[in-house]
Amino acid sequence: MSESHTLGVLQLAIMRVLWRTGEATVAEVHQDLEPTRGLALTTIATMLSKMERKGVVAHRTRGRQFVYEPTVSEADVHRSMVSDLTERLFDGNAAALVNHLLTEQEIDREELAEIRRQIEASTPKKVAKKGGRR
Amino acid sequence: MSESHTLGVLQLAIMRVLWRTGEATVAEVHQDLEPTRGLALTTIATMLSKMERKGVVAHRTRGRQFVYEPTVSEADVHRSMVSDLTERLFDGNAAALVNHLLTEQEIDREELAEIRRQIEASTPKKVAKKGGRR
DNA sequence: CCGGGTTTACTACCTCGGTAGTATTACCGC
DNA sequence: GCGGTAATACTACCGAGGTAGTAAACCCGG
Repeated sequence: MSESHTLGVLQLAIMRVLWRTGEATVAEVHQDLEPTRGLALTTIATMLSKMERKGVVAHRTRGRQFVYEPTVSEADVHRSMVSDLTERLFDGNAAALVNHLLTEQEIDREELAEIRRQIEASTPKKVAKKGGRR
Repeated sequence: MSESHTLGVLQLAIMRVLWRTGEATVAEVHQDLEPTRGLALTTIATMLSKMERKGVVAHRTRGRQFVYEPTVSEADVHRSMVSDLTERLFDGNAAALVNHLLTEQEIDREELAEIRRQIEASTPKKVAKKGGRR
């Protein structure tokens, strides 16, 4: 569980296809990504097997082709990668990350407003819900 | 500038020493990191030259030794790496990252309170909509 | 003046992400 | 049955981070 699923750029692109479609063959993933990234079909195939070894996707056979599906959720990956960075840069302190975002990063007022809204929403005056986190 | 200074774990550890001390010899960096990470002196030396090629540190000579100093600030590196991740995972939307932190990541109330404080601090109270500022 | 220690230079490996060519296999239509 | 094609398997490379051994240079104390 949560084996620190840190993915590269291409891996993320592939995962996004799988997350969106549920499952897909190599050719389908390729069709999806080729227009924007111009990759060879074998590149996708190679990457998918590497990702399978890594444990983030699994495949079954349908006729002659492999049908891949994700074995980790997008939220899992986000969690892994965000906490990885938070660990690396801010000693695990998420507040420090937010602080950095607020003070050091250029955030347009659009986003700032959005953030403020979220903070308010997630401030239940009384934090008690800590049950179903797996 | 801001050539996307993405650093690895060891590189960050080394940078932290340099940021803290202003400058340091290979031996000094080694002394600092060795106890916790148990690395060979040559590992530090090798890494430092790789980092120099990469442009994040520079050295001058003092007697027989190299004195290294950082050429990028901690804030620069944080900016690079945070926006890199924000780009990769949230399509560049910082608010989405905060949202993730708030909803998906386990944040203890300590940090949450801290975050709320920061938000309030960075909320100019009045900039409601078209204030005309900036 | 010489040997040993200090310091950097060079070289080597390993892993991973990324990229792709080539080989092999298996099926499908004729 | 055979050829061609579609699909995967295998192999190869590159760059970067990480790790370190060995070589070479050089300085210092006896």
